[in-house]
Amino acid sequence: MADVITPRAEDYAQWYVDVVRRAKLADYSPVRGSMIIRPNGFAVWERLRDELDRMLKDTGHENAYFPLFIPQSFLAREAKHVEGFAKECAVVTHSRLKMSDDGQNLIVDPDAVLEENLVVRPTSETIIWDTYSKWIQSWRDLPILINQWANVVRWEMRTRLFLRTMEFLWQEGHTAHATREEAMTETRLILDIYAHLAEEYMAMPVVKGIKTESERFAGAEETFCIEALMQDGKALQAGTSHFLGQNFARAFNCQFQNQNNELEYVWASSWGVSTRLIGGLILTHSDDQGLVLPPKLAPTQVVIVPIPKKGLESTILEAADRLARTLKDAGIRVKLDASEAQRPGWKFSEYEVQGVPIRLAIGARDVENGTIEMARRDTFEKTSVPQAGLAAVIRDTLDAIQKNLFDRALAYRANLTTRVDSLDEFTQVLESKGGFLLAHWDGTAETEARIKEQTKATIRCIPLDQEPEPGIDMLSGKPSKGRVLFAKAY
RNA sequence: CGGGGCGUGGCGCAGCCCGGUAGCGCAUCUGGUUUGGGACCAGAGGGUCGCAGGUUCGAAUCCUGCCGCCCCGACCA
Repeated sequence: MADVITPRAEDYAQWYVDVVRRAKLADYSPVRGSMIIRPNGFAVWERLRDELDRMLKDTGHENAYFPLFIPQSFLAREAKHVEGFAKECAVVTHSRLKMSDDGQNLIVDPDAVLEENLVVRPTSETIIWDTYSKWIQSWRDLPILINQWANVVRWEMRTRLFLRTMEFLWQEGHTAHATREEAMTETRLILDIYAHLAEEYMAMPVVKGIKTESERFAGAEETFCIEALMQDGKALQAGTSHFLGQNFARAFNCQFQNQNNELEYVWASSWGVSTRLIGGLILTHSDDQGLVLPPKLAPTQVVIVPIPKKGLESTILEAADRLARTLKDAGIRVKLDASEAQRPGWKFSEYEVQGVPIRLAIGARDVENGTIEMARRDTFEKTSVPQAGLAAVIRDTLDAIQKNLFDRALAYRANLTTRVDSLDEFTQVLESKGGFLLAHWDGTAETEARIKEQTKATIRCIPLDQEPEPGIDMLSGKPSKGRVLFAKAY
């Protein structure tokens, strides 16, 4: 199989933006740091959303919607939560504009100041737990398994298309449970669902793990995450699932009477994935020709390009149309581009740039031979296949592409995952090839901070699926229970 | 907020040093020939040169102030 084509590291940021813009996924908006998601980009989001939504519903979750504006006082209720989000909030203070006295400028009407500031949600825990406190009285009211698809705003200093924008789309789940165990089981279930979404649909291998205290979600007792490795050797946090303990229940006085007739605080989880996943998808699979989409998430899986020939236009088009219908009937997302606005060569390039997994080209030669030319986006391999039985070949090829993308991303990650035992080695590997570094850590925030300061690498997570391995912290020399995953992160 | 860079048709840029009334590529439109990997020929439309002052007979170009954007750092799904 072809190697992943990795752009030179110093051009990586530019390459990324080029892929996004050329594939018509998104543009920056006139507002600094926020993004216009174009139809091509939104279609990918819809695919991700639909698959995740289905998995959530299959596991008993329901969708609901909570308001965009949160009273400022709500945010103040959970101490760690405020601390974490205070520095990145958009705040609404007035309800009206008016023309200035000289009639020249539109200004904020000083008379329209709000009694209480409203914060544009950076996340919805507070408003949701305020609501849950009204919904929950008895153990019979539990569990509550609610998800919402929404937008949130975080006033970030530096932004990048999809990976970090001021406003982003996501889903946020907020569950309420009668016991610690049940809330923890939910937290872990969601982590597994996220890992499944990443690996089976996005073809993006992830490491499941636990965040250290300093990387933990503001207000959580434990944060679980999936971490992926991008082609430039940097890590991307692709999703998080938080065990909130009783922190938010206490902050919002949400109690229930249990089966022993005792009053108890509700146990909670919250979890989310965002449009950042699209950034992850791009940074995992795309190459110098543009976007590469895994078949399961490609809005268009197969594009058919007719090659016109004088006098045979309608014959060729009829054959193309018939094959398109066959594929559609077989449940394949197919697009026939019979537009006369562009020439075939132009279309070939365009669909490559847009990441369509399979391209079929049919011309006079194929009509005569009963064949069609099939080209794979992942390997650029071209083959001539019989029109008879096409659907089965396409289905197999889509599966093969999906598998190949995952396999090569996994191989890539394996190459860029290094076990290191000294700080020298750590620094040297980090600078020469980057990637994931598995190293021992004494478990203290001090050591973690010092390593970050010295190397820019952070602990991405303490991986869940690994054998305990006693060792010695490379910086402090203190004992360590096992290796943790370091990397430079997005 | 600190360090660097840049603002010129829709996009990407040249022109600025050395002042003379705006040009290139792509895109767009029209007509024609084409069509198995981003066609070719001919023609056309489109710009208060970021904003405001100043110097000058004359400013995209020189001077002053302001605004905006991008990259690097602190923040971060």
